[in-house]
Amino acid sequence: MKLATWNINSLTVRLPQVVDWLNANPVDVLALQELKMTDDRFPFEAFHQIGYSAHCFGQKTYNGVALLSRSPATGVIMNIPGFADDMARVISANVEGLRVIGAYFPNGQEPGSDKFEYKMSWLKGLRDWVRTELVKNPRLVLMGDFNITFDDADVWDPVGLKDTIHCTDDERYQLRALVSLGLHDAFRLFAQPAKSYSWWDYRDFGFRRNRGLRIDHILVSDVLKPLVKGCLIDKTPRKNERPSDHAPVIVELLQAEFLNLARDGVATDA
DNA sequence: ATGCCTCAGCTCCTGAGA
Repeated sequence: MKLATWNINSLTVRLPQVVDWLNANPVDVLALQELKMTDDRFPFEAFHQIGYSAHCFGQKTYNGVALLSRSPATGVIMNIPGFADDMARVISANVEGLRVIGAYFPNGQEPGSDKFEYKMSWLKGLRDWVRTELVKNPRLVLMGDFNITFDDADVWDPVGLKDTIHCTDDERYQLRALVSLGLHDAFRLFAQPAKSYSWWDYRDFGFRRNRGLRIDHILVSDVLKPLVKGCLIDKTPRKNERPSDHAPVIVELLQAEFLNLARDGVATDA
């Protein structure tokens, strides 16, 4: 089975591209970020027509996340339980025996700013919640726009961008702490092309020059790690007319072995 | 050069993104 995440920077603008992409890449689950629309405008019908059911958690102007899936999703939860937040950033659900969390992490704007402090507290809130989720649901996938690079390999200009937003020690510490709960960066489980990024600035021909950052991630839990067959960034839609500034990331899990694992009770429901 | 794109909206500029 395949799961993917994509920050589409306005679903109003990008709906045709998302539909086209799903037709070409019929993944089982797609997490979307930055819908920038309220729930009453969410295009359920357009997704239903191509075989997807959807749950959305929208918001006016900014943020907004959704989970699309070929099979029905249950146990849908919005945002981080236990962390009060005005912004629509997280949606999670049970799909195909997995607990799937789609998240739009705060940008943080600039180290030292109020938004950076919010990002830090949000990351702590997420980590506290994911810790308990992993106990209840060992088969867990956390994916989305993390707005954090793991290390210099994720940065087109590590020297020039040192200590700037997405690249600070504080953010990377939080990301490592999250991973330390028992998660794995699916992308780095495999050899990857050098200078692989998931976001490129709209300005200064960022994509054409491959001046980007890898800030969109798919984390899989310990139990799922042996089942990860591949992970890639699909740059194709970044070449569209009026593209999102982010590219989708796709992970493939070995489903047959997954089913055996579940049947043998190695990974059981809490 | 506190800009360069792009998007939403209290829309012909501003705030925010990353």
